[in-house]
Amino acid sequence: MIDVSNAEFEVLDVLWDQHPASANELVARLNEKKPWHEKTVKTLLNRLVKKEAIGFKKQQRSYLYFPLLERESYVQTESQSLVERLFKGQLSPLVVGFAENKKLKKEDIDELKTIIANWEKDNG
Amino acid sequence: MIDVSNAEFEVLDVLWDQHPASANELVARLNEKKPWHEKTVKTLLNRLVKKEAIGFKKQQRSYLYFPLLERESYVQTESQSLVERLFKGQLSPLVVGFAENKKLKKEDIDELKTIIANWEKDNG
DNA sequence: TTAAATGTATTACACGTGTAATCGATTGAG
DNA sequence: CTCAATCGATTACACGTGTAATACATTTAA
Repeated sequence: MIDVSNAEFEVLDVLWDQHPASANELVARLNEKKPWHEKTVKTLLNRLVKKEAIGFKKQQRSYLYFPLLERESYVQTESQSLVERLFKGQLSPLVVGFAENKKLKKEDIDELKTIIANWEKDNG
Repeated sequence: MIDVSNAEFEVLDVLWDQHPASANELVARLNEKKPWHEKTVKTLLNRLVKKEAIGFKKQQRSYLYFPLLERESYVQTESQSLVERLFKGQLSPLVVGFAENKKLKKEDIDELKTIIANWEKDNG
C-alpha cells in the first residue's frame, strides 16, 4: 500500500469527494477546514503524484487531478493495519473499547445487528 | 495524548506486557520479533522517557523501566482517532469494511452479540 | 590497580514531512 | 509586443524518526 502522510491524506480526502479537480479547486475545498497555503497544497499534490496515489490530465495551462489510490482500499488497509497493531488482528476488542467509552450510538447498534444477520446468512 | 512513533510503540508494547523491566530484558523480548540492535532500543527508551511515556527507577547500575502511559488509554485514543479520520467518527462503517473483507470470525460475531446485549441492558 | 566490560547519555545522519518560497514557463492584459 | 499574473517544478529548511556509533561513567575481573 502506498504510504500517505497525514497532510497528504487530507488532500486525497477532498479529491475523493469530487474529482477530477484542479489544484485551485482543491485548495478552496481544503480551506473550508484547514488554513493551508496554496503552495503547501501544491507541494502535497506533487508528492502524491510522485507516489502514484493520484494522477492528472493537462487541461490547457493547469492540471486536473484524480485519485489513483481508491478510498475504499486505502481505508480498509489502514483499518486492518491498526487492528493488527493494537489488537493482534482481532476486531472485537476495538468495538468493546468503543462500547466501554460510550462511543456507541443506537445507530451503530442497529448497523451491527444488520452486519451480524448478513454474516449469519452467508456463513453459519 | 503523547505522540508515540511506530518503533517507540513496539517498545512500549513489550513493556506493557510485563513491567518493570530492565533495558536488557526489553531488548531480549523485542528480539523475539524484531532484530533490533541494543543501541536502537536504548535510544527508543530514552525518547520514551523524554516524552514521559515511560519512567524508570535506578536499580544499582541499570534502570528498571515502567509505563506511565497506559495501554488502555493509548489504544482507545488511537482507535478513536482513526475512526474519526477515516469514518467521520462513526464505528459501524469500519465493522462493515471488515465484514465485506471476510475479516470477521465466529468469535467476533459472538463478541458483537455480547456487546449489543450489554449495550441494550444499559441503554435501550 | 588497571583494563575490560557494561550501563546510560550524547551525537550522528539520512529520509520523510509540514510548511512554504523561489524559479521558470506561459498566458492574458494593455 | 511587453509586462504582470499565474501555473507547475524545484528548492528550502527545521523537526521527527529509524537506526545506530561513540562517549562517558562505573563496576568487575585479572
